[in-house]
Amino acid sequence: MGNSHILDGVFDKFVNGANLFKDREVLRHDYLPERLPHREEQIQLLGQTVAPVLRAARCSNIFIYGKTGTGKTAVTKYVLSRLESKAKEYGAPVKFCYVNCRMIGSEYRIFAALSQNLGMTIPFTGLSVGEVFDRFRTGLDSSRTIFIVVLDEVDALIKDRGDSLLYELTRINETLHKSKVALIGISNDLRLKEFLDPRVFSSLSEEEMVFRPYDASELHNILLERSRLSFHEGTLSDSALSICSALAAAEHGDARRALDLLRVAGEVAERQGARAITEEHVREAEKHIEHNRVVDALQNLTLHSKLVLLSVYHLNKSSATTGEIYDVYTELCGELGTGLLTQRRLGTLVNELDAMGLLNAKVVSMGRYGRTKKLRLEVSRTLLKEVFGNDVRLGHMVDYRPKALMKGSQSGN
DNA sequence: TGTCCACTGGAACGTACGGCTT
DNA sequence: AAGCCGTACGTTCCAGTGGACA
Repeated sequence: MGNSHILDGVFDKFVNGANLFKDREVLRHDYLPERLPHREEQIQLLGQTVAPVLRAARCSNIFIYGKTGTGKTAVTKYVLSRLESKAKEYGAPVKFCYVNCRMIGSEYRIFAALSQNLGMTIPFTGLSVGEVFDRFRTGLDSSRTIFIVVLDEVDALIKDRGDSLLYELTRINETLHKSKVALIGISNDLRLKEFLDPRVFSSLSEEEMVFRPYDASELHNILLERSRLSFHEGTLSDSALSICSALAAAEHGDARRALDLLRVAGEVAERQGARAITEEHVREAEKHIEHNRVVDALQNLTLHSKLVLLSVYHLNKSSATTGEIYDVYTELCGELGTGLLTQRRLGTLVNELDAMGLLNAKVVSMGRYGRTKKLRLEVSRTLLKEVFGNDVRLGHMVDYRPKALMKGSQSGN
């Protein structure tokens, strides 16, 4: 209670201070704008491909490629939602369902999501995949619709589950009498073809579309358009806008990144009570985003993944080998009283950490002396110390000196 | 030239869990 | 209640391997 005056300041500043944002929502990546600059071609092409649906004919399956933030999802949603309302106008029985495979994650849940979109209820778990698929099919058939299924980030699905779901879906029309299914697959990975059964691939990509990355000037236009909706007039300097687009263009033309940068820059500026967003705010935003990403990743690791990182931290060499890490890790587990995982398991954890960019792992051969992975921290030692130091379980392990490090610093044994 | 180290990473399998159907 | 089911997380087993050294 007695502290409320501290907060008063914060709140007052927020209410009375510089208010740069008109509408923050516009900068979120799930916001679907009225216009999608530089994607007119793709919109038209997708529209044409999908249009037969309005005359109750099935449209071709479509495969869409492109890196993150190139507008694949936005264009697809944009076209389909318009198609749906057009269909309503004409009384055509068209429905679409958007599924993000990385978020949904498994075949079971994808079929469940599709079914729910048709108004069925499917339990969380308990049924076999086959059962869910059957329910989906019969439910779909009796609904008498043309069902357009959008599978975003299909690569995530295929890489670790195989392509049986896609196979089922591409063949489902053969068993449907009153309904039809059209598929739109969206992938960030251009090499997806290689993972796919050729039969599935050929039927999935009756039409193909490629989304090129935006260049800096295109990003500039996109940001300009969005910033008019999101910020009050005169609060965004031109140089700030340019640097946002330049930074994002350098990173494979990712519009999502550009929008993030702009939003965070706005927040930074607002917090500082600035009256306009400057280049400096954008640079700060960039650091801020990266910092948050890493801290977030570190905090959410499992105990053993954290211990792996901590082992690398303690070894404190330019490059540590798997064996050395395992020794330190074993000791840390002992000290903590935790059961320890096998070296094999540690290997996969290391690979995951590598994929997250927290660790750098490289397989090297040392000839006579075997073959192993060289590991290096990709996180600053201070940051790691800070984050893990606040961890309830790990706090005191940060300063612990493993005995494994005491004996010969050379390879002597 | 072949040997052989210290692992890597695939595959199959085990266990615990929450939750369904019948 | 019994019997399944999918998922997450781990283990066991093992064939495979790049290259320094003899």
